Amino acid sequence: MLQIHNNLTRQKEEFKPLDANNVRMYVCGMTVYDMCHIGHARVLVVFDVIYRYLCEVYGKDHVTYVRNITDIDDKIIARANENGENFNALTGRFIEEMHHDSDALGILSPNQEPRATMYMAQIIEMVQTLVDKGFAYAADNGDVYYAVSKFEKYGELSGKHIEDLRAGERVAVEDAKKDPLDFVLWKAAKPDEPSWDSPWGKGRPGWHIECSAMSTECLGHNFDIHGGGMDLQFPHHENEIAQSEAATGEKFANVWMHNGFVRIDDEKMSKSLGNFFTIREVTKKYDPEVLRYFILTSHYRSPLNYSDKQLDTAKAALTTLYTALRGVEITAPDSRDTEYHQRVCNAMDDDFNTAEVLPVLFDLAKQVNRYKDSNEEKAKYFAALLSDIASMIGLLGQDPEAFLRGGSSVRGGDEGVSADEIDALIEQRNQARIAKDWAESDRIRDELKAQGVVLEDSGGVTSWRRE
RNA sequence: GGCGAGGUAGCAGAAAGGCUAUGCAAGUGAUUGCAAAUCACUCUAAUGUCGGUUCGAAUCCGAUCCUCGCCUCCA
Repeated sequence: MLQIHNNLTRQKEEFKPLDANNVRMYVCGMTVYDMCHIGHARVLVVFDVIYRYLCEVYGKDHVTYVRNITDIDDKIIARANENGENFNALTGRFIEEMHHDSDALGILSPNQEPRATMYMAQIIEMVQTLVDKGFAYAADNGDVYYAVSKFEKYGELSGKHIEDLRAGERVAVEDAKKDPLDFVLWKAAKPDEPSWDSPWGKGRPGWHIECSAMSTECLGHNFDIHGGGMDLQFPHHENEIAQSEAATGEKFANVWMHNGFVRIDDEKMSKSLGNFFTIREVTKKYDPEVLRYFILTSHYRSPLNYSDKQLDTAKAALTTLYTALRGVEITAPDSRDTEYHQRVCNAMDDDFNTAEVLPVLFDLAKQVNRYKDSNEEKAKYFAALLSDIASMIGLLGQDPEAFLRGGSSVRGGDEGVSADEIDALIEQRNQARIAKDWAESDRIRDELKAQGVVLEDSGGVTSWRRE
C-alpha cells in the first residue's frame, strides 16, 4: 500500500488515485534562462523516481507525468536583452541544455512537457474566467490581478493566514493593486517586450497562472499529484490552488509533494544566493550517475548537503556495485516475486524511501560477489536481480566497464593514458609477472596508479578502472 | 514577528516504544608474489539538553538550546 506525505494535510496518507487507469502527476519544472544546477537535478531525480514507482505499481501505460517549462518571464526577458538575443532563441537553447542534463542523469521523459508560450489561449481563457467570476480585476495600468481576499481557502497549503501575511508584508505596495497580497495574472507589456494579444491589451502571463492553465489543460481540473521544490509551496502553489479552484469550482490537486533543498554549508543553494553548482560543472568531475546516487541517499523531503566529499562517497558506493556486476552476463532480468523486490516495494511504499532501497542493492551485490568464482549460474541470477532492482530507481543502467573506466580525467576531457596504452602496459606487466620480475611488475602498476588507473588481478585476469 | 522542518556513530544517512540499517572511513582474518578487488568477522551512539509517561524510549509527552526553510524571484 503506497503511502505519500501530503503537504496539503501535512501527513502521510494512503495514495488513492482518482483513476487507477490513469494516475496523473504534474511537476513544476524549470524556468529556462540558464543552465540547470544541482537543485534542479534533485527535482528531476526525485520525481523521476516517483514516476518510475508509480509506473511499477499502476503500469507504465496508466501514469501520466507532466513537467512544464516556463519559457516566458522577467528573468528570461532580462537575460535575452543582456545577450541581445531573441527570447525564443534563448529559451530554445536552454531547453536543449536541460534535456542534455536530464538525459545524463537518467531521467525518463515526462509524457508531456508543456511550454507556457504554447498555452497562451488557455492562460488567457482562465484569466478571463477569473475576471468573470469576480476573483480577478483589471487594474488601470493594464495588469490583471487576482483578489486574494475573494478566495476563502487562501493559505490552506502553506498554513499561512491572510492576517499574518499582511503583518509580515515587506513588499512595497504597487499602486495598481487593491490589496498588497494580490498577485498578477496578466502583465501589460512594456515597450519592446514580447507580448501576446489579450482582452486587456498586449501583455504576458504571470508565472502562477501558467502552471494552473497548463496542468488543467493537460490533466483535467482535478488530478492526483502536484509536485515541485519546497520553495514553491508559497506563494506559487498556494496561488495555483486559488486560481484553479476559483476558475473550475473543483478541487485542484489531491496530493501536494515538495522536495527538500540542496544546501551548501547548511545554506540553501540558489541562484539568488549565488552559491550554486551547475549539473554540467559537477558532471565534469563525476559520472552523472554519481550525482543521481547521491540524491537518492537521503529522503526526498530532507535537506541534502552537497560537498565533494559526499560525491566521493557516492562514487565509491557505485563503484562497489558496478564492480560486482563487472564480468557477469546479465540475462533476462525479472525480480518480481523475490524478497528483494518486496523489500524495495516496502521501502518505496513508505513515502518513496529511496535510502532504504540502497541496502537491498548491496545485499544483492554481495551475493553476486560470493558466487562469482564458484557458481556462475547463481552469480548471473543475482546480477540479473541486482540490475533489475536498481533500474526501479534508475541506477546501474550503464555498462559496468564503461562506468569503472570513466574516471574524472576522462570526464574532464583529458583522458591521460588511453585504454590501448593501459592494455599494452598490462600485457607488459603480465610478462614480467610470468618471469616473476616483481620489481618491473610493481613499477608498471605504480606508474598507472600515478595516472589514476587502478589494476585489479582477480580470477586470473587483470582488469582496470579509473579513480 | 508568523508558519514549518530538523538535531542519530569519524562522515553521510535510514529505521524506530524492546529485535543487525546501509554506504564511506577504520581494524582483524582469508585470499594475493605484494597489492587491489572480494569474502568472513570486528568496531564506534547511552540517538542535542533537562524532565515526564512506560516493565522498557533514540522512538510518546513537556520544557529548553541549536540549525535550517518559507513569509520576495527561486527546484
